[in-house]
Amino acid sequence: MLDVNAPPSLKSLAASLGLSAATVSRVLSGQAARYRISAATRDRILARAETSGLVVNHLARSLRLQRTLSIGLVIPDIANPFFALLAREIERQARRHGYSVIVADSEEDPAVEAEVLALMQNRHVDGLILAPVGTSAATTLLRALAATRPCVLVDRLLPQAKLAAITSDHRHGARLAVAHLIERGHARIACVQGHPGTFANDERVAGWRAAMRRAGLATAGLLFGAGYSIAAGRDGARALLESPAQPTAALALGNLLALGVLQAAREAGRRVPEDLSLVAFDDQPWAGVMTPPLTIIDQPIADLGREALALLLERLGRRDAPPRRRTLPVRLIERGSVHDRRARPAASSPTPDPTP
Amino acid sequence: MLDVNAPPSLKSLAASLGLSAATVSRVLSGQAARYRISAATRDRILARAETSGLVVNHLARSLRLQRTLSIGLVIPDIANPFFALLAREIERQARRHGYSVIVADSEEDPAVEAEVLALMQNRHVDGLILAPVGTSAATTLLRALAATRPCVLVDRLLPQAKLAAITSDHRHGARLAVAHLIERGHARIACVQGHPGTFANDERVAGWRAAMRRAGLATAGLLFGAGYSIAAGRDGARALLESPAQPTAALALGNLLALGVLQAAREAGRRVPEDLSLVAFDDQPWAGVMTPPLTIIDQPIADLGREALALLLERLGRRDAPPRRRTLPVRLIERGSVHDRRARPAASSPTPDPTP
DNA sequence: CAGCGTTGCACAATCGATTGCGCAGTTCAA
DNA sequence: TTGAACTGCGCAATCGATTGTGCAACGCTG
Repeated sequence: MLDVNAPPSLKSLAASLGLSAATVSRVLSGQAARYRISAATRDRILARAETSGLVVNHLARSLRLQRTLSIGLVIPDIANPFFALLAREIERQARRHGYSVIVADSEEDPAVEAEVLALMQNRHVDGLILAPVGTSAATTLLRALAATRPCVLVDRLLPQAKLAAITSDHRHGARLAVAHLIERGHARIACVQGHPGTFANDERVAGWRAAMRRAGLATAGLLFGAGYSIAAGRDGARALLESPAQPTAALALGNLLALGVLQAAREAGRRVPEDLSLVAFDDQPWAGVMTPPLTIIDQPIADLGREALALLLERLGRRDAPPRRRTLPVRLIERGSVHDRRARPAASSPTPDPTP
Repeated sequence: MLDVNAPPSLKSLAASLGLSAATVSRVLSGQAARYRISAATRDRILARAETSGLVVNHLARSLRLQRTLSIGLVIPDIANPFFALLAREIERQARRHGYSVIVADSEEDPAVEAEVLALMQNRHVDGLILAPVGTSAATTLLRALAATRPCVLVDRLLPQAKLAAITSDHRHGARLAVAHLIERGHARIACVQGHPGTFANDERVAGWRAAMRRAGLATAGLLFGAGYSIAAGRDGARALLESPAQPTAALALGNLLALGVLQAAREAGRRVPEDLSLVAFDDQPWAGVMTPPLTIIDQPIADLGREALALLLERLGRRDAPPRRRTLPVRLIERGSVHDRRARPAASSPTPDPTP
């Protein structure tokens, strides 16, 4: 009747040792001393647990302890390289700390987000890391979630919610990019945005506007695009290339958008960077291998992931810990997609071009 | 004492209705008729469940039913675009079917793989989708897992294990690529491989060898590389470019490898495709935007994911279902990274040609 | 009105681990 | 010899849902 191959449970091990499950449980959780279990019994249990490859039933444990040692990760698109990298780091860190990760893709859709948030609640995750879709949608559900367990926002803030959050300095990133372009003689600097209404996007747009205004440059008619896909980038860039404002440079607020811009430029027969300079957000393996290699505003993605998990663990440890916010610095990686208009109006060679 | 905000459980709802939890459970699971619950009681319960937003405790349910409605996904690198896309599709499909997904990254390391497989077992996933690291490692653990729940391999086979599996036709893909190159006058066709010992890689190498042999071409000294990273591709390509065999074309067995090859070629001052033609595996958004646009052997990644889940669900439904294997077709996407040596020995210019 | 069938639902065991409480058994001092 | 103090561990409740069994109460027939 007894399946010798069945993974031994705490219960069965106790029975085979002629002890109660209670005693075994206490020994395994290091409470032996506190409950005055004799050293002999303790060692007997420990030894047997070792040799039999005992695994305690995690479900039963979770039910009793009201903690599942799992966290939820809700992101808008797993296949987006940014979120893929983020997910990898979060999963690795979580595993190091004994947590498993349930991921769900909100598909950049508030309705789906609501659905997966409900799923997370249902699955009793101990904590949640979320890159929210909107700035205000689904907050009732999120509020309910956050009321019972720690939640950490990543990459995107929800201004109205008092949640821990970790983002990179999107606004400063845009300023860096604009400054870089202005220094090189650009004045008509367009912006190809991603998903309006999401924090990261709006911050970057705001940074772009602010930097332009401070330099006395106009932004009217220079904002294009809607969505983070290549197609959206291409469409935005087409409009940009035909716009009366005749931009000489563009900020692409996402790595896929940059690809779309390149595509559109190529189709229109414009050269990058000579006819259109480009600074894109988020470095990717391929960014440096493109022709031209892309000048990038780089976020420390792995750091974002690591910090998000750290913030979550902090609040998982002490439930009363205040929801902290951290902003991580970004940097500009200069490569070859920005043309220096000061030296040469628009001619000579591109690629290996470390400006004389 | 009673927290009005607490999510109503089956138990509390039963109490508030003056009924037993048993009755509520039966009504909610549609067993009302089978247990002769009166229509009045049934409707009363249903109505209350509706208005109170009842959520049954998933942990308790899982403990009792021995099913968690969750599946495990173990892949070697979430950030690899191929696996990211695969993960996205699997998660979406799983969600449609009421399953949540626990992902873990095996980091292309057998030891980590063993660790995360243990984690999956511990978390009582109902089924597992796995892209194994080696061809033989960790099989004891996997065997134990597979003994109690369905497992489906994806992208990579484990020849010795009798598991359901879904892969694309790697071997044929390599043959397609070689044929394409031979047709265009190439004879010294190198291969930059990924992680030797993994199924996909070895199949592709085998396909390359077979196609070369069939055409009467040698492969000796034409195999380079080890690992799926850009750096590995660059290192492999450097060796390739300096090799006495003087290849005119290369197969890159992974998308990141192709980037490495491009980088190495650029560093060495070789033009792609004039000096070195390139066919790479796995299409990616950026592949068509590169200079030159990459000619690609494309796997239907989303289909792989969908099929993997379908295979798993099939075996989740009927535990006695035989472990089936499916192979999905690949196709060649012709773009601009292959030079036709028949027409022009090696001169003239193709696309916008940066090198002076 | 006894006896039987039917209806409608509750009891209690179960899934495994956790934990407060307390019971036997031993030791030692008074 | 008795009670206190201590040692070593088990009992049983608990987490919440599921499910086989069974008990009342009702209606009906003879």
